[in-house]
Amino acid sequence: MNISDAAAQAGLPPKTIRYYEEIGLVTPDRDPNGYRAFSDVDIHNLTFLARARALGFSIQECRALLALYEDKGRASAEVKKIAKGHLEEIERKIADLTAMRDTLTHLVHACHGDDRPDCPILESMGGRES
Amino acid sequence: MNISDAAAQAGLPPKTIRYYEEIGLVTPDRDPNGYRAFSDVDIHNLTFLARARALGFSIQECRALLALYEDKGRASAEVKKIAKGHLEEIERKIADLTAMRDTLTHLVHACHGDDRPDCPILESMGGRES
DNA sequence: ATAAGGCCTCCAGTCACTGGAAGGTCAAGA
DNA sequence: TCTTGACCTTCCAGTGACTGGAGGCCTTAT
Repeated sequence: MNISDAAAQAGLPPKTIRYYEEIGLVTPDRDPNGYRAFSDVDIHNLTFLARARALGFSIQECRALLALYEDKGRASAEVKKIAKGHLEEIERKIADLTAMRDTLTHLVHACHGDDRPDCPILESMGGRES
Repeated sequence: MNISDAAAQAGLPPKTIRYYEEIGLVTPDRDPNGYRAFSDVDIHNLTFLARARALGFSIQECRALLALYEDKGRASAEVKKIAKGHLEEIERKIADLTAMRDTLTHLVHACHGDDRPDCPILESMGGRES
């Protein structure tokens, strides 16, 4: 299977797949003409990667998960540990963003938003204190 | 004021301040010895930038906000528009992360996490369907 | 035979810094 | 006065995870 079909199957851009090969996440064979030839296993792994990335796992985490995925004797505790670590990070990000959102929502409501120059948003960012 | 004092005042690393100068967000004077000399206005602007960045505004947005901040005849509607745009982006990110969190929380709970190899987390990422 | 489209590699750019090397400057202590 | 150490400077390179584009080969259809 050529790269654009593999891309359609896995739901990833061809460029991304080439990049994944470059960093060693997939190792497709090559046809005599130099074209990448993706096997079913390659497609499966690419699909796995697409889903893991969609869940926000980093490339390094994906590398570890993929190795576990291919290791049929793995301990599920390993996987759970990675997932839990990632989950904590996601929750930190949600907390950060939620704090930003609350502050900004407050400021946006406080700003009348007309053609006058006085603006609580700018004041809060430039004022003497936070 | 030298760069490390400016950094302490604004709450930014010196490296970041040099970068901000490089991209034209601040333009401190120079002492005869070549050291950057930060005025009160510079410090004020750096503090403004630190706060805006802490609220997640991009550098481009900060550039616009800073210009409005210095424009005493600005219309607050302009500021509000930028803030609202950013707020929408934050809410999109929160929604994405929340979806990830829900999926992952579910998977983490479903995985027994011992030394056996079967694992719903990997299965969900590698299975035939999502 | 030719034209369109797919494939290849390699290089550069993104965003917002961050680290490090090599070297100039300054203030305090011996 | 000399030295030491902490500053400061510039410049270059790297981060993560791609993405865009140039230049060129290969395949397929007309």
